[in-house]
Amino acid sequence: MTRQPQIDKAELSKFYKQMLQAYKINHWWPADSVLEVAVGAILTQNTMWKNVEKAIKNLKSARALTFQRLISLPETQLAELIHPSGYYNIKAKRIKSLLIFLENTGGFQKLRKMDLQTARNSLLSINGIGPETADDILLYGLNLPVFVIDSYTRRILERIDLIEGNESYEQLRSMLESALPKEANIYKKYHSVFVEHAKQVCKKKPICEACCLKLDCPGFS
DNA sequence: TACCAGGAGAAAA
DNA sequence: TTTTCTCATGGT
Repeated sequence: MTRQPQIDKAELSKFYKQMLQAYKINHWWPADSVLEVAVGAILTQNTMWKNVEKAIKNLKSARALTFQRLISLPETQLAELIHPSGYYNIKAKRIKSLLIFLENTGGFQKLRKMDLQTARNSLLSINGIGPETADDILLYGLNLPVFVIDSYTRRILERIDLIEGNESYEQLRSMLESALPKEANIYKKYHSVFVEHAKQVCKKKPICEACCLKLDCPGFS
């Protein structure tokens, strides 16, 4: 039997505390409803959040960010509204797939009542909803304890030497969830820290000295 | 001008 | 089973 890789809990906690001192961490996922989280999660696939904001603004201006309005909106019109987020045709299809799923299965309320694994598998069965998008919806939309692994999280964990970098999505999720108390709010806080830190430092490989990410870097002491 | 961003799925190897 | 390609706008 192969042993699951683990994250050094002490180093993870140390990093988290340092980041809390370094940055003002916000709640981070700005949305007025579960539906808005879910739509935003699809729109942000491989896309900068600034462009997602433009698309969300268009949807709100058109008063289209409600379940009934969105599901009755023709796909071409939806694509037009979300145009600034890029991949607008494919994302319009994905949003429609999600809406049809919700309509057929009883909506987010029904999803919330399922056990976590069943809810996650249900979301993953929707075309266009992969692990990260499903986990965004579960954690930020439904407040369920699932750690979201995005490219920010992976990049930062790799840079501070807490992971190898070749772990699968599910491996990383399991590693983080095992290292932390199983609470949605804690997962959100840690995730926010990864996102904030990733936004502050350069993406160069190897990292330039000016944005050394090591825990013992004088810049963070 | 070229490259990249808070992915996912289909097609090709 | 693993790798590569496609979807696309907007910022740097």
